[in-house]
Amino acid sequence: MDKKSPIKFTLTERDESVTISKWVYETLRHAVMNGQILPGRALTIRELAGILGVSPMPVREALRQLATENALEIKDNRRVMVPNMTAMKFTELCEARMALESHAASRALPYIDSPKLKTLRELDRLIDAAQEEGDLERINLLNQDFHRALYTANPHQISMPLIESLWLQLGPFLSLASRHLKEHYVIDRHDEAMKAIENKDALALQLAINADIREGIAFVSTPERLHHFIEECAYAGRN
Amino acid sequence: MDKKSPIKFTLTERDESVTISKWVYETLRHAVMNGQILPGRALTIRELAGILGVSPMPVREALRQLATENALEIKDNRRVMVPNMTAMKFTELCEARMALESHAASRALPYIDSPKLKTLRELDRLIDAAQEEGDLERINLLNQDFHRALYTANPHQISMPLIESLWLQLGPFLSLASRHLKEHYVIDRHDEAMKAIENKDALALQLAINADIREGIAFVSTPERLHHFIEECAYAGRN
DNA sequence: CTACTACTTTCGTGATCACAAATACACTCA
DNA sequence: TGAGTGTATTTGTGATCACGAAAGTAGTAG
Repeated sequence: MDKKSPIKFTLTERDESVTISKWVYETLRHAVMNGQILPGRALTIRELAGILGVSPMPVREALRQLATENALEIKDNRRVMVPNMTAMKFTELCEARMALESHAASRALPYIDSPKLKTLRELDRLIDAAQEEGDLERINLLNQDFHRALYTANPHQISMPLIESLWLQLGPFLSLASRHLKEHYVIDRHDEAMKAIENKDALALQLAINADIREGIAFVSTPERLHHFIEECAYAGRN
Repeated sequence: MDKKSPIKFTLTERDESVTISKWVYETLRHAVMNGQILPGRALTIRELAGILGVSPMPVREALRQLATENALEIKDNRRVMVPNMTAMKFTELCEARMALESHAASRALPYIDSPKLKTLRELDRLIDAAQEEGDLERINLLNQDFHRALYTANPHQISMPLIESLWLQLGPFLSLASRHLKEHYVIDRHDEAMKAIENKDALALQLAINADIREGIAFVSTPERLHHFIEECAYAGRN
């Protein structure tokens, strides 16, 4: 039916107590962050509304919200799409991640008590398990949970939304890149972070977080590879 | 007519070429960032639609967008309001500003060429002029322009939206606080920043930006004053 | 004067519709 | 065969309406 490649993303059961708008927003947000919608793919309100089984209205609001957090791009034609990646943009996003996340980590450190430490340890263990099974998507989700749990330990924290905006912008590209790189495996830098947390060593924690971010993107570390994946990325958006 | 205090904010002429949605969004965004809507004030879609002379629909979208950048808060009652400030939140916002903005400044530094330097100097001069006239609102706007011009000199920059989200969250409180403090005057730290830029000294620039942010909020620097303004703030939201 | 209750009003939500702009498509002519 | 052109379709936009939930109001009982 569609000329364009069909869109597929995770559809969760909608809780009756939550508004349709919110459910649509969170569904689409999850799809973008986990790279289920390819960069360059044009999104239409009515098409998404049809897939989700709702009227165009909540979809419109969700798309606008995602555009304000730079997860989507509204072009001059009023077409909505997942933005394409460039080498410089990729660099800026990674650098911003390191600046923001190491800052958030060090400010969360004083609030890490024993139960929170236990939660982090459990997530670390689950990541190890998922890594042995080679379940890339699960590793990704758990990795997000680990970082989120760390930063949100600070009850007054306000940077999590900013960090998630960066994750949203990196998600589609990282997903596409890792899809073309089967042998890609993640080295676990969380052990260093855990040790720094236990020692209440803010500086060591910042270094560990930065190392973790750097390694998480190491598989595109060489400029040639980065360029290669960006072209793959641009090609994927064409059909 | 209204029991609540009337809402007043800057209404710009709407350009025909721009969509109503966008105009409404930018109007409300400007109002929040410059503290024209007090914290705690409940906003209703229909009321704003009446003031702006549009249907409720574009207002709905704008409010949702502003909520996703944490400029507004949608409570469980589905009521929309400007969030109240707390002492810890204020600290976190300022710390985040320093981390993000000093980072953005140093990454923009290599892109500052001679015409851009000239623009910055001109803005600096205008700020000085506005300071002599004691025009607080104008100082604020020009100060934003100065920082924005610096950070966006980097053509690949992606942190400006994140930084503006922080400005949006600080805007209403800072405006309210400075309104209750007539003798408040800003010490100009931009000279140090300009020198650092001319010398291409990234570290000095970061220090100057941090100092500028710190001084910009110095008038609530003591915990007692901060607490005092937060209570003023909470009171203002009640009527 | 205060606390509870029934009623009225107002609110946000979400679907539908009209309209203009943008796109896709088929057709024509070089 | 390929570029240009007209029409038909699809798109986003924005207004309106119906509905259930929340808030405000008035009246009553203690």
